Amino acid sequence: MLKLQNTLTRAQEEFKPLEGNTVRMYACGPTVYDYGHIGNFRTFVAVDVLRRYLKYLGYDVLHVMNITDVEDKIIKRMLESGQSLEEYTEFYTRAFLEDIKVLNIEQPEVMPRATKHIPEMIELMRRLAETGHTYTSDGSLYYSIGSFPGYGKLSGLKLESEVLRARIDSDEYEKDDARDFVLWKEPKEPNEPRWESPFGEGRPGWHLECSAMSMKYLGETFDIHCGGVDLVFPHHENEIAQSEGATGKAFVRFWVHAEFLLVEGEKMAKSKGNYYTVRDLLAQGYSSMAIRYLLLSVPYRTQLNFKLAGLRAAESALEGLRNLRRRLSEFAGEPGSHPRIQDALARAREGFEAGMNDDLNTSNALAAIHDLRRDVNTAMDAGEFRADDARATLDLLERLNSVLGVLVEEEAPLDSAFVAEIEARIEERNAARRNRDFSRADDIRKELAARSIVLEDTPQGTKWKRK
RNA sequence: GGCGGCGUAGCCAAGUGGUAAGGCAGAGGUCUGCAAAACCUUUAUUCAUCGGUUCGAUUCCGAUCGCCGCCUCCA
Repeated sequence: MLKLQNTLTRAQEEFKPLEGNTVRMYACGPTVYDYGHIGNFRTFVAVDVLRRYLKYLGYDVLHVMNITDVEDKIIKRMLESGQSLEEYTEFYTRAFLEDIKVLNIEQPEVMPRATKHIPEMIELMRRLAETGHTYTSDGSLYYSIGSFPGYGKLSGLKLESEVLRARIDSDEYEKDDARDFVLWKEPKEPNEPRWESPFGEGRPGWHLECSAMSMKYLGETFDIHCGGVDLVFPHHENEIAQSEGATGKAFVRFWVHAEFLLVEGEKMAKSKGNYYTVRDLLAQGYSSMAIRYLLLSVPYRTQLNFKLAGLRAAESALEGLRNLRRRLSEFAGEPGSHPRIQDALARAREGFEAGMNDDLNTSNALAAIHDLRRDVNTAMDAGEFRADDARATLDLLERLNSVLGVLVEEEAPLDSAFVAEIEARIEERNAARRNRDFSRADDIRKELAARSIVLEDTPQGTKWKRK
């Protein structure tokens, strides 16, 4: 039974979908003004692990992730670039899709763009206006927080605090209350993007789009809403105010928030020089799967200390898992199985599921897999391992990896002439070894190593792989 | 100032009121012509510090120190 920590109730609760077998979930997606950084992807990987585990448990998943393609930062940069809004955002949307692909993040079923859902947003504003939650000021439409009694229930912020009170007086905006937020913004510059609406020409506020698009695709009440912790206030608080204000129904059952990532113990910031995009790391030679492994190796509710040394450690840990899989797939032995392996497989599956069920404790899930790795390697070394064991282990590994997604074939297929050449060199080396000409054999091994070919002499002959 | 989280071996970290998972790195060993891979052994009498509760605390409570986050755009 999967338990998730619910930000709304501040408790771990058993998860079951509201209706039938389908989990309807929404995750706040990227604002496409630049390349995403690893902090963004920590959250997206966490959400991906959640959706994959829900599928592992047998649920169908309807997962919506928005693309914010109109917003202040985008507009500023778009105007600087001289491109149209669409050209500008299309570029970074594509970059985002490429990044999630290399990180083996599954594409959500629906990825709606804000600019394609203006009518839905207008409709939501209309409902809010009808129910007395809005007012117009200085050409823009605002949401009146005072009209929604539940405001603050997600973040637990005390809105009467001195600080917020003090700010009201000095506020430059024409708002009734400094805590109110904008639903529809009047254009300030002549070439800002704008749409017609009953509230005048303008563009949507950021909070509005998520309420409008999530309810369009998932209904007025749905199962899970995910995002980074920094979105709890004000973004998600405002979504609740908008959606529940308009519908009078509970908006979301489970609020799931991923913690921040630190880099070398500090907040990631461009000014600190510790700011990494996925592309930066790939360019430095780190593998995308090591990035994914590191991002999910710590439970999503815990701050993760991202270090380059950690990336190298992740690379080594993954290598061990890949070696195991390779060894299993090459295993040729008698049919049959050993009880010892059956036990190890059962333990691994139970350990993995116990970890995942505990609010997606990926650290413990991973520990179960590494225990399995050791148990199976030990049994194979001891010769207490048979063909059915290999198949069963491979099956389990594949099943667990359907959740973690860290074992993928990254290599492009090798050119057959290249393969033939490598194999010829290996045969030369083996001839030298048979003649006990070890210095020649070692020279060949070194030469191949220089070409990133690693050799392994085993009782079944010499094996090789690309490093 | 308000609210919340964290501080566990060289590094990343899990965890529980009853005596410290897992990964990486290091050391020694088995195997190997040597390697590689794999395996074995080893690395925290101790879980920031100081008190308290308890038969017993890393785990509960309080204080102190340090770090991080939200309260403003932000994953």
